[in-house]
Amino acid sequence: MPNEKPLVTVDSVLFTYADQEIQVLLVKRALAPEIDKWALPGGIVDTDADEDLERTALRKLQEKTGVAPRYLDQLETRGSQSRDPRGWSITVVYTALIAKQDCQSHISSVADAQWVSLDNVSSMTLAFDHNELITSAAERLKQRALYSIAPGYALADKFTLSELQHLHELLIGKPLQKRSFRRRIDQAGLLIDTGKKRREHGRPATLYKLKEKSRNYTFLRNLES
Amino acid sequence: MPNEKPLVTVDSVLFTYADQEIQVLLVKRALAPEIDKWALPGGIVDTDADEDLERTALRKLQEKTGVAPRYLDQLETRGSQSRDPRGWSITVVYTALIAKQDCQSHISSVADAQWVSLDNVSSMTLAFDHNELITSAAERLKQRALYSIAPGYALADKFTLSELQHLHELLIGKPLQKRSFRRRIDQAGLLIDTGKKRREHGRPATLYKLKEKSRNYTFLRNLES
DNA sequence: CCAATAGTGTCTATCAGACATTATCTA
DNA sequence: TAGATAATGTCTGATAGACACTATTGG
Repeated sequence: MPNEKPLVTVDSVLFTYADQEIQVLLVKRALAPEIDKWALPGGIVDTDADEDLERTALRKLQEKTGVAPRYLDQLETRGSQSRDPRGWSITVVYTALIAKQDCQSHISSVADAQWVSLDNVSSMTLAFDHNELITSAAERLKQRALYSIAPGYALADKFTLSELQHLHELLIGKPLQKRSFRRRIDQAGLLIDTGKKRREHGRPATLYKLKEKSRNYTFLRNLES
Repeated sequence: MPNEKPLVTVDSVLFTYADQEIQVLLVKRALAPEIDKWALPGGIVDTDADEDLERTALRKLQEKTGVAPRYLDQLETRGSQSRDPRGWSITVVYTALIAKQDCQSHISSVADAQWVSLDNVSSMTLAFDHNELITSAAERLKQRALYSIAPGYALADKFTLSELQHLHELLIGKPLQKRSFRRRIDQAGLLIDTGKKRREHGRPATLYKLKEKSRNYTFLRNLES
């Protein structure tokens, strides 16, 4: 006679970059267990509606943000007897990136979702093991910052190199050499010059777009961490 | 009313290195569906016996090999409506490494398990999506060969640098510079000189052991692929 | 001695780090 | 012009690639 099947959920750690901070989207749980606690956007796999796990992740993110994230990447899967009071449970965790303005109107219209600075998340008590999941996702994203420009998907469609560098600096936790940062991106040909400039203070900055190859490109050499 | 829960299995891609080849452990399925087809060692999560997913992987590997692998690392999770004829199913896939002699006596005593050369696996029709899972695991292991010495866990406890280099060459698919390969391992201090030598032909080769730090150490620079 | 394999010396090429310098905008 | 930010010039240092060389065994 077969065992009870474990409960399967999909959770996403959705990051963005705004106000010089890395932020994570949290939602307030409406149901028991852990009701009213803040948690990652996610939920139970719907075997009728969802074709595959990525669809579950996208569906749950769309419910909260109104749109699909620009970047979605499977992080890890945790499963154990103890992580959920209901019993044996599994969560498949995705890391997602989006530009804040691409979904802000939708999020600010609901009270049960908010962006929280990554620095402040550690002082909150989230549902289940979600604190750990965010730490794990942030570590993976930091690694990506050392050898790719995937973090750029957390920026607006058009962005400046200074913005991208600052985001990487936040992730890595130390300042980077402007020359090194730009050289490697130039040489790999990862960005498209949109021809437009952003004027704020000082010399106007060129606005770039990510090439599709930027999603998976990895440099042979890491920046120093 | 809740949906039907998906079926959750754990499968492991267990690699070893022997006869100048990379080999994968396959087992013959004893039950429907896909009965009598070769498949990855794995099975359904036992929510009574298994504490967590890694335990499931270890339990299933132990059934087939008699021992725990020296290296076990979660690869990815696949889940969809279509990958198993029984309906919505999920598999959590692990990559594992072991020295062939650490488990050969147990494997050769059973008829339903065999080592197959990685080169030949692509010409076999395995159960479910297991061909794809092996390809995915081999790709990840190749990446590891470019920036770590984790593949060394597929060798015996004591091994020579030439053996380790040849294994990396097989994974990467091209010859490596002996000097480059040794330099980076020396500088990172990843190996212990056991003081013993292997005498076969020519000059005796120093036998090394992996330091524990080798498991997770990553070089800042990749070898060229 | 030769064949075979292990292990080293050393030069070059590449690319990240450091940091000074120049460029282009607004007030 | 001064202040601010963007972008470049250029030197140094670390490390992988290339490849010749030396070392140590058995026969």
